[in-house]
Amino acid sequence: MAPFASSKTPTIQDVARKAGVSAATVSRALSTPERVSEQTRERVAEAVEATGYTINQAARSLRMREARTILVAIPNMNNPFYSTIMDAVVEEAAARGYGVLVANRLGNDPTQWLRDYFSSNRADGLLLFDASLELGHLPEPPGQKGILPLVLSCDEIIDGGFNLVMTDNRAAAERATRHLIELGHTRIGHLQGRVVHQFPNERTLGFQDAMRKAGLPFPEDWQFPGDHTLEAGIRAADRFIALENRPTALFCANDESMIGFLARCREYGIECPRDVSVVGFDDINIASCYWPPLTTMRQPRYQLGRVTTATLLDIIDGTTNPDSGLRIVLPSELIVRGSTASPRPRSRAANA
Amino acid sequence: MAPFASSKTPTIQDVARKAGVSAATVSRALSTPERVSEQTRERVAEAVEATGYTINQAARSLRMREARTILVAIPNMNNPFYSTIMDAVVEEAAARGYGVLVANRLGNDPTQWLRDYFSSNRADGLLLFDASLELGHLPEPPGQKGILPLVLSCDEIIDGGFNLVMTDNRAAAERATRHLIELGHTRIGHLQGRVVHQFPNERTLGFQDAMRKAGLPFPEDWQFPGDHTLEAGIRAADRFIALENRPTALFCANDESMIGFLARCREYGIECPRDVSVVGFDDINIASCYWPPLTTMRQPRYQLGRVTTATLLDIIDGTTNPDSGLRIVLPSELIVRGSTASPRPRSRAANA
DNA sequence: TTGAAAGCGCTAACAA
DNA sequence: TTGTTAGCGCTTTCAA
Repeated sequence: MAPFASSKTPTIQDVARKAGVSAATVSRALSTPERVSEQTRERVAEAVEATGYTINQAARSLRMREARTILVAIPNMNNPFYSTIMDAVVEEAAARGYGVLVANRLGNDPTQWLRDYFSSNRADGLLLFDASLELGHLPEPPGQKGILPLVLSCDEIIDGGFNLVMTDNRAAAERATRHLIELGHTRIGHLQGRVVHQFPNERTLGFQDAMRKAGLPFPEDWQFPGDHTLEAGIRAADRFIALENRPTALFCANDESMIGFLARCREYGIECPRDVSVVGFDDINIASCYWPPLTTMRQPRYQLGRVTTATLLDIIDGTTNPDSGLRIVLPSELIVRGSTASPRPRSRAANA
Repeated sequence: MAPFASSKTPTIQDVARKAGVSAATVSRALSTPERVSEQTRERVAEAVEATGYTINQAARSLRMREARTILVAIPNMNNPFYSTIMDAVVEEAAARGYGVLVANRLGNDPTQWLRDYFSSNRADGLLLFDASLELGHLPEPPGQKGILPLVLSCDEIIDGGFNLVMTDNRAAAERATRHLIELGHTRIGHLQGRVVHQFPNERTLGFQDAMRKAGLPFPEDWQFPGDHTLEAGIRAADRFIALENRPTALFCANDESMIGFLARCREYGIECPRDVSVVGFDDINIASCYWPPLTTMRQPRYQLGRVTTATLLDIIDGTTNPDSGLRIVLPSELIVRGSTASPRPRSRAANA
């Protein structure tokens, strides 16, 4: 049996003929079975089975003006953080009968490819995991009828009424930093995430919250610019090492850059947590298998993928009506492992 | 300007009216401009611009019986190895005007969702990165007209005439193992990848090739079953540690399980490369930032993604005619870092 | 509860 | 070179 012989895909007409009913009835039997007699329903079911019929989505999309497909834009799936999310998105969408189309952005003007997807009826909604897109180019925020269903997920607060699903980045970053403070650190640096739109990153703000509350300074040269990559961590380590007066602890915007930082430090004989305590963000898979095992804020990645998708599909279905921008916040969790410890006595008094 | 107002998406008719030509002419102007007069072409271009027209893919798909979309099945994108490939796939497909639909498999019977995608006209071809699918359920191998365009990429040799793009797993595994032998190791274990279809994995075969050529034994209790996960590495380490007579070196089927192995060993005070040399496979991002930095076979991941995609699209286009199964093999490269060294003198004579 | 008929937006065969 | 026409496979009024 060759189930995919595209030579002669059975149509709804074929089923109708076989069942001795009209095409309309077959259509009804399949989509609204309660509006068809028991008997007919069975005959149709048999005919479907016999012919091996499956619906032609293109025809259905054309007729119903919906693609049953969502578009997902992810900055780079190279990052293990996003690949888990993607997994969850596909699973949730599939469970609700939607396909998932993956976009990579060509150029920075999203309108170009967004149009290609949406006005071309290829997708019914957009899941945007990339805050670095020029949001100014995005369509008006939802709420008014006839506008693109859209859910944003990122670590920035975006104004403008967009629907947002995010983790509690700011509070979580504060929690992570407080962990270092509670261990007795007073000289704490920060490896930043990518800064977009000139706004300070939420995680950076959380770091600053904690430092301010504790009355600790966070001088400029202890702030290391970054972009979530290994390389950013390595660069930060180079700067860190060159410092005359080094912090005893560091809060990193994510695990991957943290790993770059630690690797480079070790090359210079700076050991973690002996010489520097580091706390990261994400709890990527290998966090517990690194040396030292990474203390980090665990992000509910899988849940993030599911919730963003569910939210988007609810909007598409009309179940949720996003009159104003939705804002859903998922909690993170501090996972204490081996990369943090109290500072060594040699450092200046650790006064709370 | 609200570029996505779905209320009134302009159709080809709108453009035709605006340009003062027929719909057919607009269609031609867009798809075969050379068959239209210079003047008309310009008028159409203007009208397209003015109306903001983009093609309705659903209508086009219905008419042309092609979706301009490919389906990608990936075991789990959770694995950093696959996420890079996915990136490449999306990029290559987009460059050729194709969308990428992501499949997750529900159950192990691919026919179910394959039908849902293909006979429903949602995708024109399939990229399969998952050898663990029951290939017996797959459609007949391509070659005959009217059969599903399909390209497989995995680390198994599949018989049956499927089109295959793979890396030189067997030779690469042999190379990796030989590296250990050249360092003077004679007692070498192997952490296996997932075994499917009862066939020994290509990488396992390569390992055995090298051992046989060197006249070295590879006893059963030095073969650790695995499935590419961190956990598999951890389990292997537990068994390794319990061994009375341990190997001095290990060849791992991939980096991630290698990391699990190393992490667990360290907990028991077994240091790499002092007590055990380990070589991995893939060269994932953080390989150089682990401690010790991982010696590993680098896989041309990005290229793998591009080539598989290009091959599939060529088949769909009819550029390539896969009369018999294509077989494209990409070369891997040994990256020597810190996780391998010569065995310590205490071990029994290291005779080449 | 069912069928007939129209039409979603596009392209391709055929005519002009 | 361009226009007319038909029809891809489906859903959905409207009538029976």
